[in-house]
Amino acid sequence: MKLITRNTDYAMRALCYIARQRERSVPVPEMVAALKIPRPFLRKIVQTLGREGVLRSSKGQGGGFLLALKPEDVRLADLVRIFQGTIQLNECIFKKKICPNRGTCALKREIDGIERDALARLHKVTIASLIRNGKHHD
Amino acid sequence: MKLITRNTDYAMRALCYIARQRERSVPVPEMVAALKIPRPFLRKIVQTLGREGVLRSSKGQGGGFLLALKPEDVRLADLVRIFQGTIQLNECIFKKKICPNRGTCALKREIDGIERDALARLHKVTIASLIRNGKHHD
DNA sequence: ACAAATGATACCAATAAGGTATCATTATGG
DNA sequence: CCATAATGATACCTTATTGGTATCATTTGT
Ligand code: FES
Ligand code: FES
Repeated sequence: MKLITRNTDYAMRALCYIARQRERSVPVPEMVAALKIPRPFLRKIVQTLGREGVLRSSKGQGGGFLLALKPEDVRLADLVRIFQGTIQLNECIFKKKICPNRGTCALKREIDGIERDALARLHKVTIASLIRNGKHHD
Repeated sequence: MKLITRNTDYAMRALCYIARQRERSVPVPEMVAALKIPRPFLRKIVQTLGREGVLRSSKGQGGGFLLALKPEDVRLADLVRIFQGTIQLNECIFKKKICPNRGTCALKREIDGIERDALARLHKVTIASLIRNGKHHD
């Protein structure tokens, strides 16, 4: 199983790169060259980040992307939510009906606890902490 | 994202059911009726558990499955490994070559830590703990 | 006007998840 | 010793998710 997908990973790389450029507006072609991510795929990713309010974009010559938030406010947990949806148990459906045992289910309780912990830790990882604690991806 | 898949969930249900039957050999049709899991799918799952040494099987009339281990030694972490493979980061491949930055990658360090924690918790959840701590699935 | 950028969106391919089906083998009871 | 009830092995199918591409429209600086 995979805890984070490629979307999320690439987004993290791109955001780290953008953060290191300070207030410069960074165009996609530059990121493609620096990060070796396929251009159309990276474009889709940063567009999504724009819609989600993580990046601000400007069009036209000299345009590009820059952080909409402070690096310490961009959290891995948010990226996971954006690209992978909220973490959830198998959600225990039986023929489209929601499970009637949710209240007493011991397994659900355990899994929920593990998920909460994981999310809390993902929440602590920020762009700022990554670019501080050694290099990420070149 | 999903932390455990349906395979794993169903396996857990079946194992809990079998554990509650003590030393009785439990045939698949009985589990199908009790757990409402599609027969061929459940069959595949318990066969896998047999190969993996979690269940012992006997053929012929009166045959079926029973636990090969003590309920407190059947761990959710093992089922996750069996049905979902080992947990891993995006594993950072670039054109089939293993990533050269693994040593210094801050993101990898963080994710690895989160995975280790999650695995440790999955390791603590056993069939015994589930059937003790309230009902799971009917 | 033109070039360089993003916005929106539709599409496609590969992989994984979820599920079915079939035939062979083994054991038990009558 | 045969019918029956079970598992073993394995191949197959369907759907969802992931990963990735392509196209056209719009905006903006020179
Ligand atoms: S593991 Fe390859 S750059 Fe992080
Ligand atoms: S949540 Fe439905 S039985 Fe566990």
